[in-house]
Formats: sequence, C-alpha cells, structure tokens
Amino acid sequence: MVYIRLSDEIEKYIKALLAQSPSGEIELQRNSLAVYFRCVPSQINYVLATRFTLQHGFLIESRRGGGGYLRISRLPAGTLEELAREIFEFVGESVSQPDAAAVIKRLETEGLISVRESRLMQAAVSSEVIKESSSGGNRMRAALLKAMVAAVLRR
Amino acid sequence: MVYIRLSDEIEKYIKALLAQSPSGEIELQRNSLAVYFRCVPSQINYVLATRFTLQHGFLIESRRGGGGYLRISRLPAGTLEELAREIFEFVGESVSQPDAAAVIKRLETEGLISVRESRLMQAAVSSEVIKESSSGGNRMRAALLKAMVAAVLRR
DNA sequence: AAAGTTAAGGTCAGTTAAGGTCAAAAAGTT
DNA sequence: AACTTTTTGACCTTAACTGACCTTAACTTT
Repeated sequence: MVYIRLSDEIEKYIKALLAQSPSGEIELQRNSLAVYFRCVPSQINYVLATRFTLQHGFLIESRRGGGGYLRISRLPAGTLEELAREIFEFVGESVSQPDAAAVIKRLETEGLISVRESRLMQAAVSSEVIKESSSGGNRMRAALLKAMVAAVLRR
Repeated sequence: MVYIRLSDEIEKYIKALLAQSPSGEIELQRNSLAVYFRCVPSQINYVLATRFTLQHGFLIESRRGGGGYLRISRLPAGTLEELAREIFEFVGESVSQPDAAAVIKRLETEGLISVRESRLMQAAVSSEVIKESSSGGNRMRAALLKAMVAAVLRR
C-alpha cells in the first residue's frame, strides 16, 4: 500500500503553497523544488503538464536563465455560463478522457456542480462507457460532455 | 470432487477485504494480487468481470500506469439500492431512448436524484448524443445509464 | 563591447511500472 | 460430444520517471 507517487506529492505540495497564498499565485524555482523532492528537474515539468494545465484552472508562467522562476497561478472562478462557454470552445469536436475529467473536476472545485453531479459526469465520459460505442470515442465523448454541460446550465 | 476454483478463492479474498473495510471500498494492485495467488494478472480481470459487476452490486474503478490500482467498492444495500439493482437488471445490454428516459424520470419522482441530476442524465442518454456514435446506440446507452446510476449511488 | 561561464528553465525520447484486451487452450459440466 | 467456465499468455495502452541535450538570461572576464 505504500505506493507513494512522487507526482502526487509534488502536486499536493504545490497546491498547499497555493492555498496559503492570498494572491492565489506562487513563484518558485524548478531546481529547488527538484532538490527538495530529490528528483530530476524535469519531473516538475511533468507534474505541471499533467496537473496544472489551463483546463485544471491553473496558469503557468516561467522565465529561463539566471534568476529564472516558475509562477503558478490559480485562475479566478468565473460564472457557470462563462466557464461553460470556455469548455465548449476547448472541447470542440473531440476530447480525450483526461481532458474531459479535468474539465469536470474544475467545475466541481469551482463549486459550480455538486460532487454527485461531478461523479455523474465523470461516469458518463469514462473510458469504459465510451468504449462501448465502437466508433470514434473522442467524438462521441465531446458531444456527450457538451450536452451535459448544457443540461446543468439550463434554468 | 472438491476442486478449488481459483476464481472463487480470489472472489472470497476480495470480499473478505471488503468486509473488513469500514468504507466498503478497497484499493489494491492487480499485479500484487496475481503474485499472491500465483496466477496471471489477467485472471484478476476475469474474476472482476464475472463476479464484481454492477449487477452484483460492485463498482470497479482503476488506474493504469506507474502507481496504478484497482478500486473495488461495494454499492450500499437498502431499498433504494434495490431499485438500482432492478434497473440494472431491466436495462441489461441495451435500452431504447424512451425506456431510459422513463427510468430516469422514475428516479427523479422517487426523490433519488435531483432535478438537475435528472436533466444531466437525460442529456447524456438523449438521442442526439447517442447518434453521434454511429455504432449500436442502444448498447452504448445501456452502459452509459448503468454507469451513471452507479455513480450517483456511490457514497 | 564581445566572449565566455554559469544558472536557470524546456523538450523529448526512452525506460519502467502498472492495468486492459482478447483469443485460444484447458478444465469442468451435462 | 457439446457446451460452459476458467485459466493462460501474447500484445496493448497509459502513467510515472529519468537523463541527455537545448535554450535563454545573468554575470564575469578580457
């Protein structure tokens, strides 16, 4: 049971830092973080790329060279309508399962949908469900996700 | 001839673990289990597929890759859940759109799901969504509906 | 000022560690 | 014998992690 995923630890650490920051923004150095977690620096990039994307509601800015840094900011919550529009834009004709999951998770953490609703939607876009429909799973999932967002949106 | 069926042993083992878990949910690794029972890993999938389905009252979630796991949860038992079980039974491998709609409507009038959740589910099983996936829409819808009911059910 | 050095962060391909799928062989049942 | 269930193994996909190599910026030296 002791499968400590380094990536998960780093994710938690960054989120804790963010939670403590009143501005919702932190600045840190990739190398220092890597030293702290005794890992290779590119591990940090992996974590950022898999858990702190725009879809997850985060913005990463950085600067190279001497005195370089990573700035991670939590994007401010919009209204359900705004977010929905963004999501429609992003989803387009096709979404992967992880992207869909990130979007739903974001809706939940923004408090726009309940935990139950989140689970509902996650279930609907899960790979197990999608693979039942032999055809282009991603295309189908996109239609599904959009329809569900629209449903929650409806007054 | 009292041959010991490996699958039965694995089933018993998992159920014992579940019984000991206060949350009704356990997380384990397929490989470790396979090593424990000295069998091929895919044997675990067989057991899960034949004895831990939604109809049996279990929900399987999993994650691949490094640090992957199998999460097995027992769906809560009670009168409400009886209904869910009935629905799984009724839905089976395939449902029409009107049947699916009726099922959802029933869940709503029984007070088991909220109006929003109902709309969510209706949206998901709507014909427009389903026909996006050219293949057997009814089969797909069945899987979808079952997964969603399970999702709302889960504690 | 130009060149060199050092201190960052970025990319990407490769390795390892999981779980998933499927079809065929084996075992058991009727 | 025919049928069903179980078991196996070859092959696949995904996630985590690593290291070699690249780019950019600041600092130092000539």
